[in-house]
Amino acid sequence: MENFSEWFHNVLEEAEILDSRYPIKGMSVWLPKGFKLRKYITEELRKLLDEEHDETLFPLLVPENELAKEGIHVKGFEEEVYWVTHGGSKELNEKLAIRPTSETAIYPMFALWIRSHIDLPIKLYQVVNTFRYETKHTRPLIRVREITTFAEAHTVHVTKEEAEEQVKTGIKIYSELFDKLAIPYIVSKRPSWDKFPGADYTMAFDTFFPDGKTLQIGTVHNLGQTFAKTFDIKYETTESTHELPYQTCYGLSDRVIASVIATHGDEKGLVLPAIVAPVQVTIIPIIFKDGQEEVLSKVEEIEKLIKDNGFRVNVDNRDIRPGKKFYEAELNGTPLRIEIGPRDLKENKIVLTRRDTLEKINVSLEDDLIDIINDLFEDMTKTMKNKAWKRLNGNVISVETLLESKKTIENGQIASIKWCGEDSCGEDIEEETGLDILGTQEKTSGKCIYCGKDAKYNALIAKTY
RNA sequence: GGGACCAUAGGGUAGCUUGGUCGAUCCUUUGGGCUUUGGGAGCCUGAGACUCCGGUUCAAAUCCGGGUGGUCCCA
Repeated sequence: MENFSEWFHNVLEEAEILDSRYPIKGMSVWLPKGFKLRKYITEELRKLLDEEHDETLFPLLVPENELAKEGIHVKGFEEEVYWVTHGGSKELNEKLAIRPTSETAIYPMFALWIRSHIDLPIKLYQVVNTFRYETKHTRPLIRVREITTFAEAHTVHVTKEEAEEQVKTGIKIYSELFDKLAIPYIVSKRPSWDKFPGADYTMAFDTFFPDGKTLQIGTVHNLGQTFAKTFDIKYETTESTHELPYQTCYGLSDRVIASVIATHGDEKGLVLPAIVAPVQVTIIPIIFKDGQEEVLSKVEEIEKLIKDNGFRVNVDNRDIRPGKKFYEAELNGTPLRIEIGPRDLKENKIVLTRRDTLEKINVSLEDDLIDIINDLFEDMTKTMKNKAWKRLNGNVISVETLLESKKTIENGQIASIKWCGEDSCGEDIEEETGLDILGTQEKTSGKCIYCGKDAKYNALIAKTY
């Protein structure tokens, strides 16, 4: 895959994930196959969130005065907001913003809902589309003007400690999701100039793309009391005083889907973890004029068996050559392919092919096929995960000098440096290298790579999307 | 934020320099028909394009201006 950009663009189109020819910049159409992939990914996320959050749905439009309330927040988004200014030909009294994110839609309602400490904590989420007028070059799923799959959670707590704890929970939930999807990630604390507008601090997930750039795939923000103050969210304590609660919010987007595609795909097309594959098993009958009844009845029998055990199975009955079906199944990332033909039946077996390694496995008709499929899916996800993590870990390089870090990044890798943690120093580093400090990780000792003062953290520098 | 390049069937392209030969090339795709089917089938017969708006000209896919969309580089 020497040209990732081109590969990504092609695979989205050829595997019918989405059609980016929609006549508005940065907006694409989810095609049936892509929509299913998206659906299964969001279902996995919902399962995780539903354990302690409630799903809700807030309106798309935000009145101008609400959007404008939180100064720092609005400043972070104002150049990217789409506005609704007219109803028909009549100009609206108050402009309506199309949400770029939903804090300003949700928090005025929190102010109404929260009266007492008994109402807390609140933990809810929604999966919606949001709009941002991107002026940079857009890219399907990665930088878009309509984020079609914005899964945002918002929580409110009595104590600062609880909010801190919630940040950890958010990180845990996202880690679990990425583990299921076999996506490797780095969690770091964003530098202060790169945090969510209005947040106290931002924890971020970045993954590593095949072209050597990192992609932010999730963020968890500790909002402190900033928004509570702005939106006048207060609760009554046991002592009948009124206090500001602490808030967090965290979100994922279409970029998670981009990562599943980019992380595992190969020159033949998509490679998908079985858990989210639109079709998990495709059965390809090999039909000749003679003996097709036998083959077709065996195909039907095996299809029923697999289906009854809860797998998404498809029989490719089309009147085209098998070879073409093989290529298509590979392009679509179908985890498991089963070939059934007269030759196999004579030998009392069927042939399985796993998508990740393309290894062919002969399975006797006497064996327990379902057990084998379950084991294979588990092993495939594990194999994909190991491979992806190995690539990420192998590309994080500890460096001692700025020059080395530049070389590392030019080499398509991520540099780990020691950093003092001072804003001015960090911004100088970014200025000088033209690169981004992703964020800081564990505390460290030694000297800052740039200013030479005592280093406080390990920080990561990379070329980012 | 600044700059460069690009736009021809569903996808990929030739033609553009030097306007007329274009009633537009080739591959892929695609409708119908027959023969086929263990890694992208073959034959027959059909279908499908000059990004949009304006300008120059006897004449524009080709030249000029703008819009829209795309790609890339620098900050």
